[in-house]
Amino acid sequence: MAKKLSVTPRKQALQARSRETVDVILEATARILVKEGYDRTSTNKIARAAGVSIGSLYQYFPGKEALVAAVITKHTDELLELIAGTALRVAQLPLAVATRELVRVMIEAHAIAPKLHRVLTEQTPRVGRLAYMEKIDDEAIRLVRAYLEMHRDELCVEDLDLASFMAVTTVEALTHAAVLRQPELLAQPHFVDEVTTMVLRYLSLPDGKPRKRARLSA
Amino acid sequence: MAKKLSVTPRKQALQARSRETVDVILEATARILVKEGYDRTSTNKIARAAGVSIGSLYQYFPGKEALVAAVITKHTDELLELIAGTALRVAQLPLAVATRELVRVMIEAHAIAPKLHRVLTEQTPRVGRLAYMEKIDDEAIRLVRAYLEMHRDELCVEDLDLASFMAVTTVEALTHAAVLRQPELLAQPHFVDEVTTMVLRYLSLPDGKPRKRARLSA
Amino acid sequence: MAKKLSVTPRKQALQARSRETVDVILEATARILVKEGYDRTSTNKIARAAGVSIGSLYQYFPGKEALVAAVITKHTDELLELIAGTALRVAQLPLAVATRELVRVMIEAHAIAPKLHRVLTEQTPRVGRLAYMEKIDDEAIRLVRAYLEMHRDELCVEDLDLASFMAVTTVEALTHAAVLRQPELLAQPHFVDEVTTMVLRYLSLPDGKPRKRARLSA
Amino acid sequence: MAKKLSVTPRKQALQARSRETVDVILEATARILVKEGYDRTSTNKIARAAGVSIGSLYQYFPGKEALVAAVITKHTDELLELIAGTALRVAQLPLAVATRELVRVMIEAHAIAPKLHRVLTEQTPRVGRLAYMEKIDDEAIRLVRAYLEMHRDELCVEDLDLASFMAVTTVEALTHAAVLRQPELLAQPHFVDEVTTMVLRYLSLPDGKPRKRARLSA
DNA sequence: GATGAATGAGTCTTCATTCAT
DNA sequence: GATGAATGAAGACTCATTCAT
Repeated sequence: MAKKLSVTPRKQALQARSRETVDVILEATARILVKEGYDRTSTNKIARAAGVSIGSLYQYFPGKEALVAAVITKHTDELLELIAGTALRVAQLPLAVATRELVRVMIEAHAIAPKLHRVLTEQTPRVGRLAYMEKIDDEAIRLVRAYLEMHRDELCVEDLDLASFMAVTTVEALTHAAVLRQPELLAQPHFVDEVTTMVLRYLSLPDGKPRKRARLSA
Repeated sequence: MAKKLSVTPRKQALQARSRETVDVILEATARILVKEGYDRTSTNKIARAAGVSIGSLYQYFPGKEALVAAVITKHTDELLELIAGTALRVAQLPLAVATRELVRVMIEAHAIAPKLHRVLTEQTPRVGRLAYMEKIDDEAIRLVRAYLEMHRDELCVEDLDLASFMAVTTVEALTHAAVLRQPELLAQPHFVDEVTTMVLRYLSLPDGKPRKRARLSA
Repeated sequence: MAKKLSVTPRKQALQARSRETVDVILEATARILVKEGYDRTSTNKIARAAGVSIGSLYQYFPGKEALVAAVITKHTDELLELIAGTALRVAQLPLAVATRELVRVMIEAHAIAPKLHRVLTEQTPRVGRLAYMEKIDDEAIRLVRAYLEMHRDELCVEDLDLASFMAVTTVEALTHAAVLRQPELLAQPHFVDEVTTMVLRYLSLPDGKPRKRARLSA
Repeated sequence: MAKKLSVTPRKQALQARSRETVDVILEATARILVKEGYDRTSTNKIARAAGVSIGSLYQYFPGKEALVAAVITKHTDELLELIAGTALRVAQLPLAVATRELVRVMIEAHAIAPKLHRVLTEQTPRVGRLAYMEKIDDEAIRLVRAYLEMHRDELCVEDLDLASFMAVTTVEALTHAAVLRQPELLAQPHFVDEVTTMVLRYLSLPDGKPRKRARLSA
C-alpha cells in the first residue's frame, strides 16, 4: 500500500550542470512550499517554478517527499551549524553569559526564513526518521548537555539529561511561538532577556550560594 | 474550480437522529485520522468507517476540512473546559499551589488522546490547526493572565501579558515535547515538579523577598 | 517495486446501473485490445471508448491488468463451457467419434473471436496465476483424461496424463496455428479430418487389434 | 508523434570496437529482458546494464523494438542454423530415423535459453514476435517439406504442404508446452519417443504392410 | 433524507528519445 | 564518437464532490 519508500535523492549530480539543476529545483521547492503550503505543493508545480522539466526533477528526486526532505536537510544544516558554532564559542564562558548568547542565536536562527520555517513546522508531515526541528533539538540538547557537564558547579539541577531537554525545549518553544504568534516580540531586545531569565533561573544556583538544590524536600 | 472555504457544519443537526449521525461521523473521522494520518484520510473512507453513505456525510459537512475542523473543535472544547475549570478552582490559591495544579492538569490533558493530538499537531495543515492548540493557548493565556492579575503581589514580573504568554507557552511546549518525544517522562510524577519549578522561578519572588524584579528602571 | 498487486475486480456491482457500467467497460476493453494491441491499450482509452469516466472505471477495476483479466475470464468461461458441454455429450461415444467432435468444437471455439484471441495470445503478458489458454488447456486435459480413462480399452497409450497432455496440446496448437497463420485452412472441412487423424492415430489401437501398446518393452 | 517503425540496426558496426559494443548491448538486452520482462525493460536500463551510455546505445539501435528485434534475430539464427544443419544431416535417412532426430534437436533447441524463450514468446508484442518462432516455423516447414518430397514413398499423406505444416506445428507445440508447463518431461528421454510417435504415425505408411504401426522395432 | 454511482481535474511517475557538450 | 542531462508526452490512479434515483 505504501507508495513511496525512498526519501533519499536519486543521483549525486556530479557534473556542474546537474548540480545547478538540483539547486534550482530545491530553491523552487522552498518557494512553492512557502507560497502554496505543503498540500498544494506538487512536483509539477515545482518543476515549472524551477524552469525544469518534470523528467529532470524525477531524475534527481524520487518524489515530493524527497524534495521536501532535501529542503529540510539543507535548512537544518544551516541552523545546526549556527548553533554548534555558538556552542563551541561559549563553551568556556559562565552560565549566564553562555545562556544569553545561545538564546540570542536561537532567536536569530528562527528569523532566517520564518515563512519556510512555518510551513515546515506546521504543515509538513514527518518525513523519514526525525523531521526538521526535532533533529535540531536533539543536537541542541546534546550540545547543551555537554556544556552543562562542564559547568556543573554553577547549576542547581542534577539530572543533566532532563535539564538540557527542559532548557532547549523551552527556548525553542518560546522563540517559535514568538515568531509565529507575536512577531513584534522579536523586535524588542528585551525578549532575549526574558527567555534567558526563564532558563537561567531554572538552571542556576540562587545567587552565589553553592548549595545544591534539594528537589522535593524543603 | 475555487476551493471550498467553508469549514462550518452544514446543518445544525437539531434532530436526535441527525445528532447521532454527526457523532458517528466525527468519531469515524478521528479514528481514520489516527489510523491513516491526515493525508491518507479521505471523505470516502470516513463515510465507510462511519457506516454512512458519502452522500449523507456531505449533507452534514461541506468537505474534508470541515470534518477535521469539527473534530478539532470537539477535542479542543474538552481541553478548554478542563483548563477553565481548573483555573476557576485554583483562582484563590497561592501561586505555587495554583501553578502546580495547572501544570498537572495540562499534562493530564495531553494524555487524553495522544495519538489524535499527534496527528492534529504534526500533520494537519493550517485551516484546522489554527483552531487547535493555538486557540487553547490563547484561552489559557487569558485565564492565566487573570490569575496573575489577582496575585500580583506574589510575582516578580511586571508585564503580565508577556508573563502569561511565557508561562503558558513553556508549559505547553514541555508537555507537548514530553508526550511526543519522551513519553516515559510523563509517567514520572517528578516531571510535574520540574515543569512547575521552571515556571514558578520565572514568575515568583525569590522566597520571602518582597522586592519586585525591576525590569527597565533601576 | 511491484506496482499493482490486485487483479480482482473491486466491487461486485450490485445495482443494475453498476452492472451495466461494468459490462460497457469490459466490452470497451475488448474492443480497444483488438484495435490497439495490449501495449497501446490504456485505462484512459478504455474509459473514453466506454463512454465512462476514468473514475468510474477505477471504481470497479484496480487497473489495466484487472480489466484484461476480466475480459480473459469472460471469454475463457464461454470457451470452457463449450468444451465441457461437448465432453459431456460425447462421453459415451467411441474414441473416433468423440475425438472428431471435440476437434470440431475446438476449431469452432477458436473462430468465435479470433482477433481477441490473437491479442490475448500474442501480446498479453501472463496475468495472475495462469493465463488465458493455459487455464483452458488445463481444464481440457482434465476432461480428456476422464474420457480416456473410461475408454481405456480403445487406446494404445498407457500414461493417460501424458496422453491427454499430448492430445490437447496438439489439437490446440494446430487449431491455433491455423487460425493465425492459415485461416483458409479453417474453411476446408478437410482440416478437421486431418487433425482428428493426427490425434487418433496416436491414441488408438491399430484397427481391430485389442492389444495394448507396450511402451518401453517389446 | 508518429511512432518509429524502423527495426533495423543503425549502422553495420563494421569496426571491431563497434561490433563489440553491439554485442555487449544485445547481451544486456537479453539479460534485462529475462530479468525484468518485456514491459519493465527500458532502453535506459539496458544501457546501464551494458555499461554503455544511452547515447551510444541510440547510435547503434533506433529504439527499444530494434533492440528486441536484434536479440530475436540473433537467437533465431542460432536455432535456424541448428535445425537446418540437422535437416541436411538426416536428408538421406529413412523417415523414422530422421523424424526422431529432428524432434530431438527441436527439444534440445528449446532448452538452449528457456527463460529468454519464455519472455520472447509470452510477453513480447507482435513486431518482434513475428520474427521469432513464426520465422523459424516457416523455415522448418520448408525444410521438412523438402525432406518429405524426397521420401514420398514412405508417406501416407498426400498434401505435403499440409503435412509439413501439421508436423512442424505439432512438434513445436509439444516441445514448447513441455518447456513452459511440464519442464520435467524434457528430462525423460521417453518424451522424444512420444513426440516422434505422434508425428510418425501421422506421416508414415503403416509399415508398408496392412496398417500396422511399429514404433521402435526394426 | 439517504444512497452510492459517477465524475474528472489533478497528481505522480516513467521512459523513449534528443542534443549540447 | 561518446556522454548523460534534459525533455515531455503519456499513462496510472486518487479523491473531493455532485446528483439522479
